[in-house]
Amino acid sequence: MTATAAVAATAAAAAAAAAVGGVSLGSKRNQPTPRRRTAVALRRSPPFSTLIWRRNTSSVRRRRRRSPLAPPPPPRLRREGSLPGTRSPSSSHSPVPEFEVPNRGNRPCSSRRSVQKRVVSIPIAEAEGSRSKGGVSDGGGAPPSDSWAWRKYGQKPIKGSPYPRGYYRCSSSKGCPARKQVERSRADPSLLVITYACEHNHPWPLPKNHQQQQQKEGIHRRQPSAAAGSPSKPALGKQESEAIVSPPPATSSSPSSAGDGQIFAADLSLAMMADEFGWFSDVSASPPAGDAFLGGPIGDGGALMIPPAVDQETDDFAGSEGAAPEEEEALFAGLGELPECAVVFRRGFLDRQIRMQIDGKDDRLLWRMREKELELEIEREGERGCVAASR
DNA sequence: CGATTTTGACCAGCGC
DNA sequence: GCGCTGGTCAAAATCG
Ligand SMILES: [Zn+2]
Repeated sequence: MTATAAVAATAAAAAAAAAVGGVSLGSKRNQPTPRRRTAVALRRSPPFSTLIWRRNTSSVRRRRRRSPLAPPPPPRLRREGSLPGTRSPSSSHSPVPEFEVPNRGNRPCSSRRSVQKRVVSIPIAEAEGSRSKGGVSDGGGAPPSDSWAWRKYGQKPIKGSPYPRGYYRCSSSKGCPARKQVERSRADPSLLVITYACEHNHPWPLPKNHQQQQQKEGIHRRQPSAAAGSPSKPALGKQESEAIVSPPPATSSSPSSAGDGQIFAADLSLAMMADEFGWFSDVSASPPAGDAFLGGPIGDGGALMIPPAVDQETDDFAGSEGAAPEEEEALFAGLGELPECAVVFRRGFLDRQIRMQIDGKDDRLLWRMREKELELEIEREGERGCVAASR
C-alpha cells in the first residue's frame, strides 16, 4: 500500500523539484520549458519567479493574446467571461451565461483578493495518501476524499514562504466558481494548507463521464437539499478525521498570543452543513502535484529567493495578523448561501443545529463530529498551530 | 483527441 | 502616484 504511494509521491516530488529548479527531466508530465522562454519577464521585474530562467532565445512567440504589436480592440477583457462574476456591472454578456453563483449578494468571489475563504490544513502525508492510493486494498469503493475535480491553473511563489502556492479550480464545470489554493505551511512544512474560496454550483462531482454533458448543459440548477440525493458522506467522515481544522476564534485564546495559531474556519460543522446543502464537502487535498512542488522549496538551486525572509517568523508572519475577527466573518461568509444558517452560525448554535440534523440522519457523522470536537479542544490547548490564514 | 499541467504575463487591490 | 503582491489567464506542451 505504501509502495505505490511512496513511489508516486517521490516521483512527483522529484519532478516538481526539477521543474522548479529548472532542470529538465521530462519524466512527469508536461514541461513547457523545452525551448524558448526568453527574457520576457523583464517588464516589471517581479519578485523572482518570472525572471529566473531564461533558457534560450529561439523564438519568441508565446506570450498570449497580449502581443506587443497586436492590441486588438478588446485587449484587456481577460477574465470577463468566466469570472465568478458579480464584478461586471451589467453589460457583461459572456458567452456563458452565468447562473447566479451562490454569491449571497455581497461579494462572494468578486475580487480575487478580498474573497473570503476557508482554510484547512492537513498533514501532507494524509493528502498524499488520499490521492495516491489507488489500487491496493482500499480501492474497494471508497472514493477519494473529495470527488471534486480540480484543475490547476496557476502557481506562484509566495512572499514569505519558500513554498509556492498552487491555484486550482473546479474542472467539473466551467461555470463553477469553486477554487482552492494549496500551499505548504511555512511553519510546519509537513502541513498542507488548503484554502477554499467559493462553493460549487453543481450538485455533484460528476463522474468523469458526464463532465462534458454538464459543461454543455450549463448547470443552472442547484439543489438546496443535499439529502435529496447526494452521496457526500462517505468521504466526509474520513476527511474530518484527517483534516485538522482549527477551532473558531471565539473561545480560542487571543490571536496575538496564538502567534501562529491558525484560526480558521472550515470545521466539520461547516462541512456538514454544506453537505446538507449539497455542495462542497472536500477537505482533503487532491491536487495531483500539490505536494509535489510543495515538496521542495521553490528554488532548489539555492540562490533564489527567500533572501531574508526565512527568519522573519514573527515579523513576517505578522502579516497574518489580521486573522482575528475577520476570520470569523470569513467563516460566515463562507457559508454564503446558507440563509439562516449564516445568522446562526456562531459556534454553539451551529453545532446544535447540525448535531440535531445529523442525529436524525447519520449517527456515524455525529460521532465523528464529536471526536473531532474533542480533538480540536485538545489541540487548542496544546496549540501548535502553523499558519494563520490570511487574506 | 481531449484533459491537464506548466508557466510567463497581465491585472487589480492595497500599501506606502 | 507608484510599487508590490497575490491571483488569474491563456498559449504551449504532454500525458492518457
Ligand atoms: Zn465545481
